[in-house]
Amino acid sequence: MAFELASAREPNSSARSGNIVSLKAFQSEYDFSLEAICARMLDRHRDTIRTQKPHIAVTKLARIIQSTLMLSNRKGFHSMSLRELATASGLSMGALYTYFDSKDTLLMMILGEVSSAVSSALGCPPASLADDPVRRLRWLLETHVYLTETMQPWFLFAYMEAKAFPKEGREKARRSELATEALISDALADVVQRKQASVPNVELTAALIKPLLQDWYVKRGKYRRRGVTPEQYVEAVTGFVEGAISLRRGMSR
Amino acid sequence: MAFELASAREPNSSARSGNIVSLKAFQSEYDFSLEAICARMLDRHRDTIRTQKPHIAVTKLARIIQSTLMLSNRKGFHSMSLRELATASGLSMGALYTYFDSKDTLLMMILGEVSSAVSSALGCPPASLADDPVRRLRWLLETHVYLTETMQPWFLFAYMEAKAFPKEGREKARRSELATEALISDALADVVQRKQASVPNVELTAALIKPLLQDWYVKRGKYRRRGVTPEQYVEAVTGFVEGAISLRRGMSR
DNA sequence: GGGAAAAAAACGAGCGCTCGCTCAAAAAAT
DNA sequence: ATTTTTTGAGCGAGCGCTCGTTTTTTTCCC
Repeated sequence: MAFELASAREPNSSARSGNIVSLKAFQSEYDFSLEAICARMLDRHRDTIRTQKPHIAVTKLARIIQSTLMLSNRKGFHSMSLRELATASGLSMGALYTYFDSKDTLLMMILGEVSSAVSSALGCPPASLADDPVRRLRWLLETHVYLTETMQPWFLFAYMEAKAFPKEGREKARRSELATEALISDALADVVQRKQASVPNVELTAALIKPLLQDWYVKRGKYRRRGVTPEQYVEAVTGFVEGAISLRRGMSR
Repeated sequence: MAFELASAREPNSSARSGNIVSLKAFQSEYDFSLEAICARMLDRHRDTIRTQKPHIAVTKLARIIQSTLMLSNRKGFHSMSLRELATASGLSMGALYTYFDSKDTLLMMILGEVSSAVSSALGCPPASLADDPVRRLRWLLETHVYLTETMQPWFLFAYMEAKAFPKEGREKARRSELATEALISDALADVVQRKQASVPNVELTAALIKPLLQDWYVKRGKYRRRGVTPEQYVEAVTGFVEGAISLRRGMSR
């Protein structure tokens, strides 16, 4: 435990150098555990969360969020009643309302953490990959899969409930999605410019890569049932994409 | 008009021969217009639909279904109230209930037409493609895109509301999805067996093709905004897939 | 062809219920 | 003793659904 904490504070620099290679390596770079996210959530919403003691607030928040994600992903956020949520999280109706002031706020709080996680994990690719777009593309695919693996219920929630967001939230989701796609198409454009591969249509190809990344968390159950690990999925997607863009296998590997 | 009907009854045999090439060609093979689907719907539910006159029933059904798909795809089936639906479709609450006996039945009626459409359009690939798996794969991709283009709101509905189905419906959706994937992986396996291309992992590759096909109707708005036509999307997906499975471009084209 | 009788279709207020949400009081922590 | 946290019955609104009634269409006899 102490050791793990130490290694989390002094991370290996694998992500910085652009070689993540495994889910574990990714997870030792970033703390996207339920508790850590809920702690950040508390910071961001000190004004609406009426519970004073941080350690109590974080604990209860974690139970609320976990139950919300479970119930929503099973039958939809709108179909989940707050009475169900109270039962599942072991709190009373009233207690729930010390953590959010409306059901919509709860939804937006979760969305906020998802989009913040995307920014912090994908926002700044390691500088060492600045002039190696092929490896930068791989890094993007890897990091995306490992991030969404770590926060799978969160991403599934954001994906499924996006259309129910109050307008503000829908736009945030759209912007976040376009930003990810832009990272991909930038890398692709760079690959083309350096003549490391040929891509007939950069924009459209980037658009097609997105659903490959999304499928990992949207259909997570299917892949689990078939015994596909995150690492195998990264391998498959990378191979698929690199084949599709006529990149010679082994090039710059 | 008379000419169009005649040509619909005596279709060109493009789909049968495995060359669909365009959305229009597909649509002249199969009638997946709102009215035609609602007519089939009426046949299938004569016992629950209490309206006697077929032409009245079909007209009203079309308005109900169209409004249901519009409202549901905007904010979710569960969030759509029957009062909203009554207003949008121009019927009264009571009139709605002559066409279905519960909100869940309405959902299942729509799902039924979607899964029936999949069977009839993808169920039996043209016999002429039996021993040409590369062209069969292309036919599958094309036909899937053109089918889902023609019935986009239906497919989006089925995709988004799948988890809300009463168990029976959820399994139907799952079976239908797996069947499509099986068609793809059969073609892929055949391609490999005939050594026309190399695919590292047939199952996983087939699984990755599925989200490419789904993206067309799930994110239809994005592609419309960018001016991507169904034909261009077919072209892009075909190229992407054939590149990924190391098929030489131009082979058997 | 026209008008009364019968059949079909549409109507919408109202039912029982559950929803999101509140707040006075109890319980727990300090 | 005082503050913090939790409780859960209760509120009005809105839900899916029903059914007595009205409106529209069809039938049929003269």
